[in-house]
Amino acid sequence: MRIGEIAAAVGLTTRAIRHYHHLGLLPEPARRPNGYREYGLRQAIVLARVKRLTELGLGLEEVRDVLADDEGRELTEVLGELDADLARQEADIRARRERLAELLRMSREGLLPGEGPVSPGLAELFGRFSPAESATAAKDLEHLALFDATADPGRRDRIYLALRELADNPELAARMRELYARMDDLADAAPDDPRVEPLGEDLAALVPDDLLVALVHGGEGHEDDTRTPPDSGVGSAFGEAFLDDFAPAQAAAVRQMLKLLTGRAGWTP
Amino acid sequence: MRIGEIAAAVGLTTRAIRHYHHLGLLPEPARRPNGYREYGLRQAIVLARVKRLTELGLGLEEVRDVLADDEGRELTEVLGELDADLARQEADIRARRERLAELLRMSREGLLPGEGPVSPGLAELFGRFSPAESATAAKDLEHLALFDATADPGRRDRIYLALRELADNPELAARMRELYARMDDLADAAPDDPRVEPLGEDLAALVPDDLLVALVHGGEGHEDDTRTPPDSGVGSAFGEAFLDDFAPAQAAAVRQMLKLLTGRAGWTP
DNA sequence: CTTGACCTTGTCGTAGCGTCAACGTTTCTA
DNA sequence: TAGAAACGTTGACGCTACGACAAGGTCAAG
Repeated sequence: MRIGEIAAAVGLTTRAIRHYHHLGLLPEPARRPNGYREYGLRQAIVLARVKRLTELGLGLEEVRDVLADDEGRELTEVLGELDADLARQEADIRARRERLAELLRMSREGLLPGEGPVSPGLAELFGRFSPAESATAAKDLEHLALFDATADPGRRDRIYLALRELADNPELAARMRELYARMDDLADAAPDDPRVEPLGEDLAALVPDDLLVALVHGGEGHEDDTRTPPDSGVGSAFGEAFLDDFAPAQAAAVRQMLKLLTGRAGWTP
Repeated sequence: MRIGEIAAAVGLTTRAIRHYHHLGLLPEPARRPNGYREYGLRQAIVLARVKRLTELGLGLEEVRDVLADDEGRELTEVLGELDADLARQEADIRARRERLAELLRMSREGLLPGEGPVSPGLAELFGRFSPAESATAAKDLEHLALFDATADPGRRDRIYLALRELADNPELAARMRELYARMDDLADAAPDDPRVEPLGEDLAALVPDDLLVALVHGGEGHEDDTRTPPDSGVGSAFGEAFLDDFAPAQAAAVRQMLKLLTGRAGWTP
């Protein structure tokens, strides 16, 4: 048989067979006078074995080992590893599909923010915050999304819990919307605008104690950050950059809030 | 922030971020006078989104589309495709794991032939045939394994069914072992050895009608092959090579058997 | 001044082949 | 008998999502 014939018979491509030769998986067969490779049934048998093994998911390197080893021991061992590997992959895929299912459900309900997929905890919050009615609120959601991806889960969940309580209180939620609006108004203001300081105070006043505790006592090791809702969450790793994301007057208000909050936490940065 | 800082903050490597720049996933940020890239919170937000999307399993190309498209429609669509893709992968993995479980079970029972993994149908047959007690039997099993990998499932199952009946009949099985032994004896004989012709006749006599029908009337399209148990199965695609796999006198016996069988099938090759 | 920890661009490697390219051989057909 | 179709040969690049170098420039501390 020539290479094309054996390839068709076994169900492989000629390219694959030559590749196996190259890797030493199958020795080069004898050549005809014209240089063509000449195959017999023996090679077909080996190729069929290779095919079965690769279809199971073994790498070509492992297939070579199994073929060379020539005794069932190595094979059993490799198959065991392979199964463990496949089990991991399967679990991984399932986890991703669960997240996907959730996202698709949100998408069908029209709840998926332009910002894209988020964690379940954050997804809950999205419903309660006002989406896209305030530029500051929108920015805040982005900050939350960033926080969501970077903070450690324990701290994150504690903060979400406190935030949910805040957002579930109609009175406080209304107040929050008002403060978002006042932040919006400062978009083009100067940093020494007279509205800055009272806004900072009102922002700080909105932060309940449990949220403050969650924010300050979040990580387990060292503490060198604070943050604030609205505009909560992003901080530890971002510090300066976080404030730079606001217009000057807005940043001043946030700074003012931070000062008051660190004071309340009995703290000197 | 410099690249190392934002990388650590978001949970990526610097190499990954530069890669994203290269692919146009994230625009190159402004540079400091020394050439270092300077990042702000905006980039961190985008990177966090990229990270979430890739963790879901999207390719970078798709992530780029989603980011560029900037509206939820494309995202939903891509997520749908992704889920379908993951579903396929999951089913694929599960199928492989089922086959693996079967193989591992056989392996634990010591039933796994050195020949390696096979299909369930063939695995059943392996138990009834005598393993490694005859060189011809061993060769026959290899032929079966090759047949197993190449024949179409319908034909294959019909032939297995007939073979199982044959192997389950103690009388016929004993006769088969005897014929294997007589084949073994011909390993070094000349093709005109007087034992060849009677062996061919006895081989043909062992093939029951239902097996012959399964062999001849196997494929659905055209028919141009025959094969024979013992030494059954491999044929359609291998013809000449199949006979070449035997010693000359053995090949002569098989050829004799084939002639008788084609005669019985009312047939002229 | 040196050391070490950053940053820069660029290139190679990964798994398992698909897909040209550029060329010779065999076989079928007009 | 010539030409085309269909084989074969070796060799090289492409794909994914980066990791791991190399060979250098920048910057802060000891």
